[in-house]
Amino acid sequence: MKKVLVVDDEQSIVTLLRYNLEHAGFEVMTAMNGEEGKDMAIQNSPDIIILDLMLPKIDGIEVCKQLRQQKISTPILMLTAKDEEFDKVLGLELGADDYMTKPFSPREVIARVKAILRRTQVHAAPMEPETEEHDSIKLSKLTIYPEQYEAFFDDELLDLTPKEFELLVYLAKNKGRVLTRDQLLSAVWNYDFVGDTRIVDVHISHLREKIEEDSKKPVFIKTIRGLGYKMEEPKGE
Amino acid sequence: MKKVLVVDDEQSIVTLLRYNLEHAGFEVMTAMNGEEGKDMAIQNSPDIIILDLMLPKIDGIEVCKQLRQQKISTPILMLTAKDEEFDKVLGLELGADDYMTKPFSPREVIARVKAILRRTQVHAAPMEPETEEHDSIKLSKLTIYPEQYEAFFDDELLDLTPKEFELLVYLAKNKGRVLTRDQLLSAVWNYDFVGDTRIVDVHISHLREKIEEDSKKPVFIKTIRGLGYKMEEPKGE
DNA sequence: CAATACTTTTACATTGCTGAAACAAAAAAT
DNA sequence: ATTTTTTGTTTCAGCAATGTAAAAGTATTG
Repeated sequence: MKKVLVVDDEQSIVTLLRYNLEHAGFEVMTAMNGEEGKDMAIQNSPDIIILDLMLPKIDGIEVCKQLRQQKISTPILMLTAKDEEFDKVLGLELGADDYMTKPFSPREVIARVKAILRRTQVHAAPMEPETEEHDSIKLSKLTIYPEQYEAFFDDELLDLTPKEFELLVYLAKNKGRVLTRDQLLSAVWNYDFVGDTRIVDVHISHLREKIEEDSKKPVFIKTIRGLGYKMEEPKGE
Repeated sequence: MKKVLVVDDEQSIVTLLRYNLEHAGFEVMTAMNGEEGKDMAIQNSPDIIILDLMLPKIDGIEVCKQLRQQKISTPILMLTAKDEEFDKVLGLELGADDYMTKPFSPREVIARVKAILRRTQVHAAPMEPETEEHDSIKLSKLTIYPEQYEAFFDDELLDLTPKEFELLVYLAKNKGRVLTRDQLLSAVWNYDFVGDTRIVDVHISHLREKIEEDSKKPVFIKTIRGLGYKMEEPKGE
């Protein structure tokens, strides 16, 4: 199991990332300041580090620099606040492998972490930029290609908005499982979203309009009254 | 798999080159000073060496000289910071196979490395002097010859600027995949570019003007809202 | 060293997505 | 049957993302 070190001073972020990373099958350890983070990076040799730029004691830039000076090449995913003008050159000089601006959605973080691990760890079988793995999710007539941001119904390309697509992918990846509005919100929306959970309903409605033959009698996205929604493989008629 | 040795004292350059070369399917090893570089060149027998001119301990010129003295003919791609330095290289006739001034774009390096390998390695299956491999990329009416810097639409030569062409090639080589503005920037632009990612939009706009029949309804370069752009083979008419 | 071509910035127009609110409909509870 | 709760759906304002023209800044070329 891959080990992830999360270094951030905001408790909420740490909790959020821990929860989501663990669910994605990672082993998670955390540090709340730069010094601690650096030490853990050295001692526990994680497979990847998620590092906030602004940190107490030593900031993210310093941590990154110091690790690289010590020839520790653990991949680093940098977190930066939206307004912190983070230029890429600086990032590259530090040796960070990728960066990401807050606020982000958990799905996004997992995707980046996986991407970084994929490209840094696979020395034995490097891939050409051209040949990406086209993993798809199929549910009877519905086919989703998460990587390409495309979904088809009956071989016809669906015109989905980003949010609809994200929602669909998350539902599909958890097919057969009931997901509450809260779960969907915290997986698909940015973590700083404040608003009614009913927004989920609206997007579900839009999605059904586009993927269900009869949106009055949905076969893909079922409503579980009192709980939330569930994606299902439609049973043969 | 071809082995590339990168010798440069700037961490950012090493990281950048490692990342891009590995993605292009090369095995990469690195050295941060001249002495180390020379030793690795001798011991690990790489297929090609990317060598910075200015280096601590022994500079690139010396490394080059000493290797050639030892009858090591591994092809060398020299990196120079400025044009004045480059004059020195020329004058000295070190036996470097090609040179390149900083800052460069990742695409450019890969292209040079491949070019050098192509013309130095093919002893077993020699190619006729005149016949360069004309690999082309075809997408319905659009045909691109990356090597020749030419692209045709309907057998008509397109008048593209260098940046437009580079962008087109990169998009085409990754057809079907969504590329973010950041990805496009770091692949096509020089690594020291600092500016708005929206510059990509401008060039996309120009490109569409030239390759799309109706630039309001692009069939080649699709916009993936919230993400970036994607090149596609237009579906059957 | 102009002239020209190209790149980047800027500014503004345009599009279309998101989320809030309101109301309708359905299901459950009373 | 009536009320309450939950879900479905529509509408729309605000806003963020994109398209693009034109100006400004660079590089290239004859």
